[in-house]
Amino acid sequence: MSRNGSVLSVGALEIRPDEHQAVAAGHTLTLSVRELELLAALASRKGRIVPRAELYETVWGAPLRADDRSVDVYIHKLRVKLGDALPGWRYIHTHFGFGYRFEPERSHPFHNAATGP
Amino acid sequence: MSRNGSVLSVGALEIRPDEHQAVAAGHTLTLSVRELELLAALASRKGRIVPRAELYETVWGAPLRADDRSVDVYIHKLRVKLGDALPGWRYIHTHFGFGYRFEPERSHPFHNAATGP
DNA sequence: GAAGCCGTTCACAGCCTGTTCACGACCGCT
DNA sequence: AGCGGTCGTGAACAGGCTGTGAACGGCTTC
Repeated sequence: MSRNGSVLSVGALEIRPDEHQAVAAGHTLTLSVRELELLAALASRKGRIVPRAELYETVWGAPLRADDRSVDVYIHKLRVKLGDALPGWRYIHTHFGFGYRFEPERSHPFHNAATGP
Repeated sequence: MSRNGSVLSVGALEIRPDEHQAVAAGHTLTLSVRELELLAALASRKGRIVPRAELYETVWGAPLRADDRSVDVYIHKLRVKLGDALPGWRYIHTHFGFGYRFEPERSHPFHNAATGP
């Protein structure tokens, strides 16, 4: 596993799960436990399409129940906070019927952002 | 069978059916379930002329009905997305009266593309 | 014990998808 | 060129998935 000092770096994001901290463009995000764990789960799978079940089992430590929307709700919370901290970038992409993919991408072509992915 | 880690590589395309993911020139495509399955069915038969019936039975899991145009419709959707992701290349070729063939080919000689097949 | 934060669950709106039509363009043949 | 059959393509539709704001109860902190 990642004994790489436990630092996940994706785009302008730097996540240190062990220190319960996530930094976006030099600014520390205010995340709850679940939010940070979900963010770490996504970031550690950067670029892959991750099924909800895998995310749920990683973060919640139990199999995903049929109609549990927790993942979706926390994805939304992360989107709001990430979009707030890094305007002009989209990090979480929905793959209909499967799950989500974590990868920095410009949200608008005409948007100019100082920091690259 | 392709127990090669379930990765289909055709031209600048890399398709991982198990992960429901297709990457074109490093960029993950946004494909629906049917689109990805059809793409995988085509890619796994690279260079062969594949009858509609075979494609339909592989993707839809049922025999093709006489006037069903689903395959054509999804071929079109794939063409749009592939042409968008890999301009200057044609991947899906029509063989009138038979079916389709999947193979990278320059769409226009004068078109310049950075990535080769 | 009041207020605040968190995680979970609901409810409803809105988007995406797969399917089917419709119509025009195209193909191969006479 | 004329014809009948194939294909390409845009659009309409119903149903299933997702996005999102809010309500609820449990805990922790003043």
